[in-house]
Amino acid sequence: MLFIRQYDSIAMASMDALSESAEMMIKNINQLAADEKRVRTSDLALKTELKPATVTEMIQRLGDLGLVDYEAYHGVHLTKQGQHVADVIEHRFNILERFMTEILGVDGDEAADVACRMEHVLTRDVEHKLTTFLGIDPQKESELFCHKINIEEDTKHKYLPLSNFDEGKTGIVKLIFEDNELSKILREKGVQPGNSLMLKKSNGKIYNVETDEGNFSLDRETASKIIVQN
Amino acid sequence: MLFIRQYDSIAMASMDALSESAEMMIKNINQLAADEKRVRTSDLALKTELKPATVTEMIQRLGDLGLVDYEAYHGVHLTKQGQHVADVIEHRFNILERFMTEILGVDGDEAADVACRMEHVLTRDVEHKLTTFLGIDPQKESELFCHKINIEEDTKHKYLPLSNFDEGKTGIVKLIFEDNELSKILREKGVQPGNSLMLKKSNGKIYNVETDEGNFSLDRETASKIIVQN
DNA sequence: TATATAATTTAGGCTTCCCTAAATAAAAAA
DNA sequence: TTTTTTATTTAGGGAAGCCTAAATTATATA
Repeated sequence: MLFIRQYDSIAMASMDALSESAEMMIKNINQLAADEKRVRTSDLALKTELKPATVTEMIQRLGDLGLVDYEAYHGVHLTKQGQHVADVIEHRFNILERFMTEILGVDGDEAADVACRMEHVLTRDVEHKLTTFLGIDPQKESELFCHKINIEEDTKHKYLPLSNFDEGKTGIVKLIFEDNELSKILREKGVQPGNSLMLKKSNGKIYNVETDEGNFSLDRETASKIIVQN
Repeated sequence: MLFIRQYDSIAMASMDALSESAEMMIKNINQLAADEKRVRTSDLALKTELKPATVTEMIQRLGDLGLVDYEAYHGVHLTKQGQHVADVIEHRFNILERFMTEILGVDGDEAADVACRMEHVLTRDVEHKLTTFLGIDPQKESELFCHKINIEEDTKHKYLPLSNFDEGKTGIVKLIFEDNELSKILREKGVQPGNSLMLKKSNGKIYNVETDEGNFSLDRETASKIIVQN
């Protein structure tokens, strides 16, 4: 069975699925294309760990397919179609890597390695469903990166009840154990999951907090019900 | 980076990773080997949709590698090593297929197709973690089949991250990812595998949850790490 | 500018995995 | 048992991806 429209774009509707090698080359061209500059054969050879002659051969093939603009002795850059392939592959990589590290708890290096092989095999539908599974709206790809960065720092972060938080620190509210009326008031004051908060001062009994909505103070019991990620 | 001991067996410690084609051939030999009988070239050709000459070439190579016992004009059967490869591949296929259909809700045909490509790329660790994720003890492979049958009778989308859950629905917590401080706190408050939970309200950012221990709210990121069975 | 050096490409070779066509062995039928 | 049919293998060819060595082009240096 063939799942057509591998790359989900009008221009690519008739495009055959590319080989893993071809997709890897496109991905690497994209990653080396800092500015508008053309990417050189030698840089690609270094990055892909292939010999320059092999790179030349590959980019010539990609040129024939209209995925890169290749000019002998003057490097390549991705065409619109090539860019689209690169974006798809990169997105698939990110989703797979995140799934493996965040959800499965696979070690970073191994997750990257496996994702790098799997990215060429994912279909659009599986990709979308994985994306949704990760709690991301598949439409908004832009979220991806910032989200990723947050997560990467995640491991160093600690989750603490606000009652154990350090003075002067800013954190993000992750969870609130509700106490009927009180949580409604907290919410109005900007203390809700996902929001930022700073513990200005505390003496162990009174917790002086600043949010986007202003300043206020809490007692210890209430503070202990607000879990903050620092 | 190389993840050695791809096939997790003493006898295969020094075995290079096989190509996708080679692994597919072994898998197909295994599936056609009903009894003790040798598998014929023509049957393999039919099943793999390759020409007989191609099959001969491949099984000769596998013979050289000691994975099949090949006798010209008299078919093949798997050696112990070959059988082991077949088992590993088949297990990986099952796990991947189940994950995609049961957890992601991917259509059966497409799931099988993608699993059939991915099975060659999975590492032992990812395989084990996925297995655990599905609620199976990786040690006891025998469970696999009966478990599979039970599941097939159930509706799709059985397992969801809380972030994708429906408002007002009650479900059972199956898994919580990331064993950090937060999940410890969640566990103490009644959010632990096996327990019941109700998603009272959510706006896509804040998730309002009720458990036996009380009410609380979570941010989206945290909710996406709690897998609930509805 | 001329020349040396570095980058790139071409040429040719190897392996894998696929093919077709021809040769050969096994099995079935007469 | 001999012949016919079927199955299998061998021979040879092609594309993709990899390589090394040699030729070529671009760039840096004198």
